[in-house]
Amino acid sequence: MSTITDVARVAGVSVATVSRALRGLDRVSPETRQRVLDVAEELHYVASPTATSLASGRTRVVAVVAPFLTRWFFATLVSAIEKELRSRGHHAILFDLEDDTYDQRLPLTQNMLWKRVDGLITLNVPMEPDEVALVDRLGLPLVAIGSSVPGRPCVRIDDRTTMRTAVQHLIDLGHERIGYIGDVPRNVAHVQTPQDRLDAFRATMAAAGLPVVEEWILGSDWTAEAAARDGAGLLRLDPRPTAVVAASDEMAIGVRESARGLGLRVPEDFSVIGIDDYVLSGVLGLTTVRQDVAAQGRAAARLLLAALLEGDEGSDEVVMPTELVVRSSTGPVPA
Amino acid sequence: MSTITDVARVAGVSVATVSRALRGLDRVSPETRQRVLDVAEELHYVASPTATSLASGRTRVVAVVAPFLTRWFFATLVSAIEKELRSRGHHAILFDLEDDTYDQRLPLTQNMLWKRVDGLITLNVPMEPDEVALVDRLGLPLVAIGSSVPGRPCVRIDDRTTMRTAVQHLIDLGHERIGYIGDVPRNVAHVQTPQDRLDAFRATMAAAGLPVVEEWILGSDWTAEAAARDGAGLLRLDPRPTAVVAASDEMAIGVRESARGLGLRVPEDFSVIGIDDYVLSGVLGLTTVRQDVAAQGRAAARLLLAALLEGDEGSDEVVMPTELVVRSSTGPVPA
DNA sequence: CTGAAAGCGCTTACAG
DNA sequence: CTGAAAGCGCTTACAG
Repeated sequence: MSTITDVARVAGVSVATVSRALRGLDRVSPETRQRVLDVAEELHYVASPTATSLASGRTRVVAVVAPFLTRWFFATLVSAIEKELRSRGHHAILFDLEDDTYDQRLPLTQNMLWKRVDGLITLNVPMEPDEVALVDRLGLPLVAIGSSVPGRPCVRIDDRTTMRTAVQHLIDLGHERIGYIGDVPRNVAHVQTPQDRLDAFRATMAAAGLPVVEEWILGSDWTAEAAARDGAGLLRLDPRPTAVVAASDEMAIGVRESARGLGLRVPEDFSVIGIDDYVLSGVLGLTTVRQDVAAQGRAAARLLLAALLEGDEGSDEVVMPTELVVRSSTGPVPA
Repeated sequence: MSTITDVARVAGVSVATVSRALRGLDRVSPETRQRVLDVAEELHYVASPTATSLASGRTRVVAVVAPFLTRWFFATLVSAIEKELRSRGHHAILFDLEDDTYDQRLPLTQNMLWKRVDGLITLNVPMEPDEVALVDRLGLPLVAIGSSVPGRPCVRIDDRTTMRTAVQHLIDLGHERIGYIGDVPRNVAHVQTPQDRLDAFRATMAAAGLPVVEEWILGSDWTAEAAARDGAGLLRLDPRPTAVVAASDEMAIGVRESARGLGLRVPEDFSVIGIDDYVLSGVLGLTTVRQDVAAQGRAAARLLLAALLEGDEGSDEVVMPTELVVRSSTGPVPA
């Protein structure tokens, strides 16, 4: 493969001129520029990103940091981010912080970031104080999605409003005995989303003058499996709720399956609503409050690119709207 | 942040010695090595990957190339690969080749690879001849998952055997009128997996002396939505199949929903089986032929790392086993 | 066992 | 408008 020196030699100019011509910098005569471009094309010249990075101090690489990669929400974000970055000449390097345990995760280290990336996007990862300090020390711009990082821009939905919409939908259908699934996991108490959603559930119930039954509030690890298992326990209680709000569609799907397994008809005997509009929710007829996950990824990538390319280091919050999507998993309270 | 020069100065040795000591090379006295390590730690020294790459010619970065990122199969692979790479000091850079159209995809370019990665893993992407030539020219090791690349190692399942297992399960249950969903998409006729699975469907039916009804073979774009829509059409035919084999679980889920939508009981009136053991298949009670997707990702990463670190450039095929998992979406043929 | 020096392939002031 | 030269921060023969 040819280097900038080859191009310079063939074009009969210096490497400095090749560098300027190829990057479209000013102060190169049109004829010279054209000659350089022609030669570069002819030699299939592509600048070595590693040399460019060393010389310029910029890598054009962004770290995408996620607590899991396999779940729909995160995979959808990663895909949207990667495309947006690439359209502006940047690349995504991945850090999956998933550990073998549910409540633990790998820490962000200097090793992952230093001279490797120009900035980072965190996907719903609550940052530890020393991680925040590390990113500050390295002077890297950061955009958060979901779980916000102090002093940094954040793209998210309004978890409280979203949950209120879900609960209100059930209340509007006449339900009074409403259960909840998606309690805050014990050892990740610093995660904001589960906390906000549960708070909003309680607040909405209180505002409607409805009691919250503590034993109808379930934990589960935010997977459909756990929700199906826990949901079966919930629905065997007497009395049992006539409806359940799940903090995610995947959990809602699990609960609905457990209801069916117990012979309950959905929505005639039992209603369930989730949050997300998961990829299968339409096909499965799940009522949900939709969020546009890909749009959040694109917005975050654009914010980071603005910081990288234009030096626009805002600390704005971008709050994306959510909307109720009524399908067939919810219905009027049974008589 | 400190550089190798800082460490050398504080430790009172040359940068060459620091470099050797830190990388654990031979011919450094134990005392010198320890002093260097101490100083490096004290200064929070981390070698600049960009400088290391330029000097050594290796980036320790691997391109992970996928046709989509949001679908479960690919997200699961990416997650497994990223972890395996990181455990050996490598990183994953992502290339999502998804275009806006289903039958097109972005091409792999020199720009993505040259001096940017040490090798690549392709996730079920059928490579064009000029892409293969590019990778050859750049001298990059490559490991394929799923769709194989000539002369390169490949990790996959045996699509024919897997499909045969699925079809045979239905035949064993007494079904004779069996439909198929997951025909080969028109403009991606070079994709091997759909082709192999459909071939195996036909062969297995033939071997059992059963007719294949051409209008019971559906295309669909391998999403649950399309399968639900197409499945509804299929099940309105008269006569209609008593069972359907879907080439993926996501499609099987779609077909099952369309059956339920038409008032058919599953599995009493209608059976459906998929392939994958998708993340929700357990909860949804879908009968399937399971493949271990994460294991395929790990195996591919290990093969690539062997090529990178030990120079073991095999061209082995690794064929992973699959297994029938009977759940509640299949049952005996209705009387 | 250790160091001086060249080299990796660019970018970026500085001159002219 | 263009070039010579320093510099980015490492690794790697080559000497000793």
